[in-house]
Amino acid sequence: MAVNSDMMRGMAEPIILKLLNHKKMYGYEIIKVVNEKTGNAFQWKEGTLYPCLHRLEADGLIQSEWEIADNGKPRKYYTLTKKGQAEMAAKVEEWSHFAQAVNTLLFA
Amino acid sequence: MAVNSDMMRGMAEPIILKLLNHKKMYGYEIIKVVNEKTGNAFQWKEGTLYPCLHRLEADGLIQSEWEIADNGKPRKYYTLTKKGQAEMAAKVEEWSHFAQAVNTLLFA
DNA sequence: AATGATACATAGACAGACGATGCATAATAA
DNA sequence: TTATTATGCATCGTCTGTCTATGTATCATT
Repeated sequence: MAVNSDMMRGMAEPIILKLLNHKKMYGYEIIKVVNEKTGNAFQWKEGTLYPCLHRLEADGLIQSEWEIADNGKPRKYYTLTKKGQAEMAAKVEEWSHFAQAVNTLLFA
Repeated sequence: MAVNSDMMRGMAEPIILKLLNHKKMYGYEIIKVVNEKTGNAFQWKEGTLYPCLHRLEADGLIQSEWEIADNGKPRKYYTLTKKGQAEMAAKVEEWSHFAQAVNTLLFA
């Protein structure tokens, strides 16, 4: 049921931004949520997520702050910036166009 | 209106196989058809297509034969093999799962 | 004479996802 | 007791498909 990794290309970014637009999250949590919500069609690992998070923060689309969880473990929570919100909207729009184009070619 | 190239990753293959499943086509024709059908959301160039065609042929998913067109220009026509048909079906199925997963994350 | 369309091809650069690995702690299982 | 799993961060090197640029060649158009 796992999906080809090539198709993942360029999708981690909009997905992360969309999730963070809903609420602040920490990295490990994002991995779990993505994998769970897709019924493990996506199987993100750390090597997929963390470089992307750091890239997004470097670009000013998200920002982070450390918090200590109830279990005593430090977590790095990410929130969306204004710039990130705009980028998120643009990326979601782009996905719509892309998916429509692919569907036209594959099913029309 | 042009779509991010990153999202293209891994999609040239299923699209080409799907088109060739309908009828035999030559490279330059595929480029024109894809760009036109997507309203130029996709803007394939030679550097996108030919390496992919060669890869597919090397993998035994398509096969080629030269023909001389009415305008005198030689064209390399590609047709789908049995193996290619199976791969096409699998890839289209994979796209469906992938798109559904993304939609769940972006719109749910 | 110059440009664009047709039609093939490749070489090098780029960049994102992945696998593997690392550290550290706590809880659970054998 | 010991081993494994889960949590939570991180990075390094590999892989590979796409893009830009370039090349050849012919023909029609400007």
